[in-house]
Amino acid sequence: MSDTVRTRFAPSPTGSMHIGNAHTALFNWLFARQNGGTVVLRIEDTDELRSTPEALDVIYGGLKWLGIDWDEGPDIGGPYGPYIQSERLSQYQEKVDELLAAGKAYRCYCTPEEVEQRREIMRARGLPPKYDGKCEALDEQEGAALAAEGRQHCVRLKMKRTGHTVIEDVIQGQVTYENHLCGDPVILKQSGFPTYHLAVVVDDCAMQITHIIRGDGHLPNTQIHLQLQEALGIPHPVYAHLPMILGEDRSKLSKRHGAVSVMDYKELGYLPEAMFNFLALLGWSPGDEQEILSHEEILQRFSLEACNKAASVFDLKKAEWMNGEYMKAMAPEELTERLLPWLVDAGLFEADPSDARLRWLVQVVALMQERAKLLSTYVSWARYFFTDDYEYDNRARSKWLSRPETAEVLDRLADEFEGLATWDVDSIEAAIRALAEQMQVSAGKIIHPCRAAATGTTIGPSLFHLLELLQQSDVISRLRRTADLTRQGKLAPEDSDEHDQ
RNA sequence: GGUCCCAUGGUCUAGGGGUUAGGACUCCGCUCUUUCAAGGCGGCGGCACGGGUUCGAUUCCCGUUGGGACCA
Repeated sequence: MSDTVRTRFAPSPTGSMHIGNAHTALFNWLFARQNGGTVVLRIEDTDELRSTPEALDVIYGGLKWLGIDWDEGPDIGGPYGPYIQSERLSQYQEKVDELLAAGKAYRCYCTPEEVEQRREIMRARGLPPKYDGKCEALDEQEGAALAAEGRQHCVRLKMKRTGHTVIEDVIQGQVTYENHLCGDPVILKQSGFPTYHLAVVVDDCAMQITHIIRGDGHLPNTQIHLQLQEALGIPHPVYAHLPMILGEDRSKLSKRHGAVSVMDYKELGYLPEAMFNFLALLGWSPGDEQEILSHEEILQRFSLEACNKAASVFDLKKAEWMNGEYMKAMAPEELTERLLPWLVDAGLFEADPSDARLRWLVQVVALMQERAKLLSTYVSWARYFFTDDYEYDNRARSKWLSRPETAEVLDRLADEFEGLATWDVDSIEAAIRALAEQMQVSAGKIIHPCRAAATGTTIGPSLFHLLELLQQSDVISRLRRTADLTRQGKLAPEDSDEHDQ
């Protein structure tokens, strides 16, 4: 045995990669990578439905998207495989036989209903509702008799009746449980499948895991795990129980809180590196005021000891802000690359653009870069760059496009634009200012209607820069088209829930 | 119900026996600008409560309350 750090991430194949699981995976990864250790991916499918290839892909995909890799796992193998629990059944059985032979576990013939019934009674009497140990006293004949009746059995671990079990947790500190309060837990179910307790302990040992980093929901289970390890005569790993991630109402994060899976965030338009950063800061802090940290910085500064004990709420607004920070900081070319699939999916851009088109797109992306918070916002905000088929929003309508005098402005501006020999920021600006002078109005009186007409909205990047990226002829026809609609009174504000005035 | 864990603004957090309790997100103002969803500036808002210990507790101890987890 070496003293190399080995951590594991052990999700169930539920078909989605919960954000809380991703958080746990991230911390396991950080700790292992920081210590030059090994990350093991193990699938815990003894409780749930057996793992399907699709469910495994969801797990792999989620981790990879976030930038978390692993050294051993079902897909790549490793010296301690198999890495799927349902393929390790014989190992659990072996350990159970060992415990049975040593008298450290016993067969229990009680049906779940009987156990529940007796538990009810204990609860009614105000006693801790633990298993009452009824079958512990059974000798071989009695057991055989019950089996002959056709009764199934499970196997229970014989817990200590006195004293206490102390967990030395890196994050939680010392946690003490009184032994007499804990009933004998089932370790092997009637079906012959191990329970979580048996499977983790056996596998963590077999896979030589040195540090168990998991959600603090498992803290109470740890007393069982420690005693199981003792019964099996195997060493205790180091434990570090991480605080949980909660929804906005401080309850366990679940579907009703909206997006809860890693891939939901991908689809919402999050950048994986922003998500990585955000998740790292939930339950951990570098200790100073820096919040935007690269993978390398996080890796350098992370420590389990600095982790919080208190659960944290997943604050979507802050995650959005952080994503925006990453988008701003990114090279426009890089951001364009990330954005391309979104635009292609939305039917706004061709999948195999020429270099020239790509260069153009980079300019469009750069114009919007400082205000977009998510990749997806480009699809709606930048639509008018890609198509003439955009909506006029209510603010644009009520402020400018529903006013008859706007039609004249638009037409005259279109005339000005038609006379331009060159189409760039300077010539566009000059034309607009010249028209303002002719009409003896402020430049804003031209600029605003123009924006409303050419983009359908009152907000966006610098108008001159934005127009430059559109075709001259296209802008002109947009202005004329809008002028006509305005004249026809077709651009009155539409009824909507949000009435802007 | 029992056990365990937790508790700094609405949220994420720094701090820690003596501080004007620091930062970030959100929100709200103001400002700049051709617009804001961007920039700049500013503001509101916090140590859950009650007892100790102490010259002094937000910080340490106990209890209460609240939340969470496990038993299920």
